[in-house]
Parts: sequence; structure tokens; C-alpha cells
Amino acid sequence: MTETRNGDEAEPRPAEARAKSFQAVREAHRNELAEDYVELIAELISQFGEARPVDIAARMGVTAPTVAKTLDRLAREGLVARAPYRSVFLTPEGAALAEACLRRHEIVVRFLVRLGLDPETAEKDAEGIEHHVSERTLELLRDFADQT
Amino acid sequence: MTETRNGDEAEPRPAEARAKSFQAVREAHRNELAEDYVELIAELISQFGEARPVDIAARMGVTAPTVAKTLDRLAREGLVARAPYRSVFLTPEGAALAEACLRRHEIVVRFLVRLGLDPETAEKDAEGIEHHVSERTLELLRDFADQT
DNA sequence: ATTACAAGTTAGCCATGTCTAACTTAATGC
DNA sequence: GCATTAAGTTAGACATGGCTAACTTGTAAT
Ligand SMILES: [Mn+2]
Ligand SMILES: [Mn+2]
Ligand SMILES: [Mn+2]
Ligand SMILES: [Mn+2]
Repeated sequence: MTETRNGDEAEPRPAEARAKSFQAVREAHRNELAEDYVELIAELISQFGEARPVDIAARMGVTAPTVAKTLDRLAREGLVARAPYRSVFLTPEGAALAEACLRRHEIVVRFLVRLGLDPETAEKDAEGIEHHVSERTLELLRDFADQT
Repeated sequence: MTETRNGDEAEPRPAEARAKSFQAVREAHRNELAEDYVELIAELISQFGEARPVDIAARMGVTAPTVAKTLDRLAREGLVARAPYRSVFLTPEGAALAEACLRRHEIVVRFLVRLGLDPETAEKDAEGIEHHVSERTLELLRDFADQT
């Protein structure tokens, strides 16, 4: 029958629009790790003057080889620069991405706290939510957070 | 040096707490596909009386073999029941998960719309956000959405 | 009853992201 | 300076989630 519906009932939501939503989520997930890494690397550099794989690993909650493999990928993508046994640097492109991600992250956290969430949970939820917030939504979150 | 800091500056955020946030995100992502599938299957069943792989594929925006493989995994996990060349059913466990996901999905969408987002973007963002919202956060979103 | 086509399955490829085990290099402390 | 130890790398395994190509099954129309 191939999803025949009688004509007068309201179309719940077109299949293609649905598909676009899921595709957007998958797209966000493809960028997610890169975003979290560059954001963290920027923070480590500003905090300690350098970003070492061991510190990245501790904060990401993964093992050193996982970090190594991911950093190789980010280097391939032009977001970080590295040399064997040295700490990691951001390319200009990576630094720009980090900056944008940091801003977005902070808006989401501020919003959640303003909503009434404790800061610890706000940080936790924000870490996932941030990657799925459209430009328009981010504006709305910022406006809400900035309310007097 | 291993991240030595002089003692009087405020600890920005402990590495282990950071790690827990990222681990929670990874955990959410492991459950995500199952949640989206059972939710969609429940919808298709209530709408058409059955959930066919071809309709799932159209709405998830993936190919038929991808759906087949995923459904096999969900069957292994006890969330769906299926027989070759037939449509898909939810186990009681799968139906319960679908119900919970549907409720959560609707709260997130209602919240975003109430914030001022257009319904289409609300659906798109909600599809990702829903998986990263803690119990406490969900309550806050519901309260906000329910405000007079 | 045949046939033609849509739906479903199977096999196999690939990238990602995690891990452990084993090895190499760099830094630190005598 | 040398030995010890911490950090980093490499190799290889495994699960996931996507794909295409090729095959099988079911069904609907003639
Ligand atoms: Mn994040
Ligand atoms: Mn996500
Ligand atoms: Mn979803
Ligand atoms: Mn959903």
C-alpha cells in the first residue's frame, strides 16, 4: 500500500522533512568531536600555556591512544598543528572554531542556569545540547539568559 | 609539570567532572538511534497500523540496508520483533521506551516553540537536543512550556 | 497463472571512535 | 650523566552506522 492515507486527514509531517531533521543531527555529530577538542585545547592553552595529550585525555575521559588518533584526524582537517611528542596547537582555523564553540557553550550553560538548573548539571547537559542548537535557537537562548 | 597550578587561583573545573560530562554525552549517543527508531515505529503503527522498513528508511533519511541492520540490532536488544519480509513490531519494552521518548520529544518541541522558535526548526533542533536533556532539565522545560 | 516491480535481504566495503598491549621518547631526580 | 618514570606513539582489535551492488521474496495487474 505504500503509506496511502485518505486525503482529508492532516498530514502529520512529511517524510522528507523528517529525514532532513535526522540528517542534520547526524551532521552535527560528525562535527561534534572536532568542536569539543578545539574548545578544550583552547582552554588548556589559555590556562596552562600549552595543551598536552595527557590533559586532553583526562578531561575527555578517554585513553591516550584515542586522543592521539583524534588529534591526527584534526591535523588532517587543518584544525590543529602538532609534532611528535610535543603539545598541540590550534591553526587559525581551529582557533576560530574554538572561539565560536566556547561562546555557544557559555550561552547554553548560562541559559540552563537561568532556567533554574544547578551549574553542574547545566555543564553536563550543555556539553551535548550545544551541538544541536541552530543559530536562531541560540539567539533565543541568549535573549532568555540575558533577561533582567 | 603535569598541570601544576599555583594554589590560590580558583580551580576552573576538575578534570574528572569534565570527563563525566563527555562520558554522559557518549552514553546518550549510544542510546540515541534506538530511541529514535522505536519512537518512529510507534508513530507509524499508530498512523498506518504497521511499521514497514521502507517507511522507516524514508523518514530516517537512510537506505533500506541501513534500516535492516539497525532493526536487527534492536531485535537483538529486545526492543522490536520481526519476521523476514514482514513489518516491524515493538516489544513491550520497546513500546515503553517509545512512549517515554515521544513524551520527551513533545516537551522539547513545545518548549522551543514557546521560546519563540518556528515549529519546523523546533522539530529539527529537538531531534538532537532531546537526547541530552536530564530529568531535571526536562522538568524545567515542561514548566516553562506550560506557563500561562 | 505469469510477470513485473516494489520491498526486503545479504554481502561486503569504509570511516569513526573506542579500547589494550607493547614499544619509544622525553623529562626528572639523583 | 644515567636511570627511572611519565608521556606519547604504534599496532591491531572491535562495534557502530553509514553505503552500494546483487539477489530474493511478495504482491498486484494483467
Ligand atoms: Mn560538547
Ligand atoms: Mn548529540
Ligand atoms: Mn532524536
Ligand atoms: Mn525524537
